[in-house]
Amino acid sequence: MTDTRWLTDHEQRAWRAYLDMHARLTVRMHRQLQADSGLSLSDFDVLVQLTDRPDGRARVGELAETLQWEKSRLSHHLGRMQRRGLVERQECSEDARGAFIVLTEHGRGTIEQAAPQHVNTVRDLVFDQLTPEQVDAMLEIGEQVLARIDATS
Amino acid sequence: MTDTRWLTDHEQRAWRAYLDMHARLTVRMHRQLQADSGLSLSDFDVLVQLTDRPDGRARVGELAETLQWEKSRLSHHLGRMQRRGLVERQECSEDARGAFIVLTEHGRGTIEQAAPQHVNTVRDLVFDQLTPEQVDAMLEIGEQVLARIDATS
DNA sequence: GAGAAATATATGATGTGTCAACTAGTGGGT
DNA sequence: ACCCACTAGTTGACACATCATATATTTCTC
Repeated sequence: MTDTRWLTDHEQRAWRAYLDMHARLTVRMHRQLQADSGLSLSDFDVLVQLTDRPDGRARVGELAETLQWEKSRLSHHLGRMQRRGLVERQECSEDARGAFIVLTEHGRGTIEQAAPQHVNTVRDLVFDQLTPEQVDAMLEIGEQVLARIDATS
Repeated sequence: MTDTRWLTDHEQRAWRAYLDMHARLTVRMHRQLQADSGLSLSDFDVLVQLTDRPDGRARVGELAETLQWEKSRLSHHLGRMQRRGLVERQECSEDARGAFIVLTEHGRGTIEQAAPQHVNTVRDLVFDQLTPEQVDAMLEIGEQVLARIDATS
């Protein structure tokens, strides 16, 4: 408290560039996705997890785990996605408390159509702008910061 | 559309690390700020802009510009901050449509107390984990991606 | 096998962000 | 002086996130 080490000028610039980049990047990706397929980034993430499963379905808890979402957030979100016909709920015979979330035909069609355009946007805005060394740096920075977050949780 | 260049494995890992880092980082920063001072990250950003002004006040439009926020977002947010006594609205004599947003005493006190702890968190989780080269990389990546976003807006 | 503790998930209240529509005031051209 | 296009900012409806709490079911533990 008494001895705060403030950020250097250079650190501040890096920090602002990063925050700015993220903010504008997500706005762009969100708008593109929304315009092309009516999905939000969150919808997209959920649907990706479901398509990764061979049977196109998963327990709510599993989804929360792999997405690293709070359970209540996921529950609310699945409700909205269900209303829009992207997923369905199935009762779970092994554990009557739980439920399976299943990809509908409409959900599968939507994400299959959305994915290529989304990847193109990410490639255009991010990876086509970076050297291989910068991609390496991105991975390392991410992993190091994540390690610290994990270590202090 | 017909020829999507998917991400390589390495790019995917970098992308996931980045997204993951950002998500968990903001959760942590938000919780810390909230617990220590009752502010949200957004509150913090607004207050920083106001303390940067010598007279502690700014036009709504100026704030929207420097924060890069949508006007309606800012308007809603200022309403909430006003209810909590962090800022006040002053009529603008030069332009009767507009308004000044002024930092209250309470607002100034709150951010002055909050800032050091927030910086400590950022330093601990991010900059203390990175080499100077990685900080450089962070700045460059941010600037390059931002340049592309600007170029395609 | 009857509670008690733990687990899976849902719900309600509240704060926040986005979009589209709105109000009120400004300022230029005629 | 008057009209009209523009600008500053707000509002309302809705999607979304978080927190605390509730509900139903399973699983210990005795």
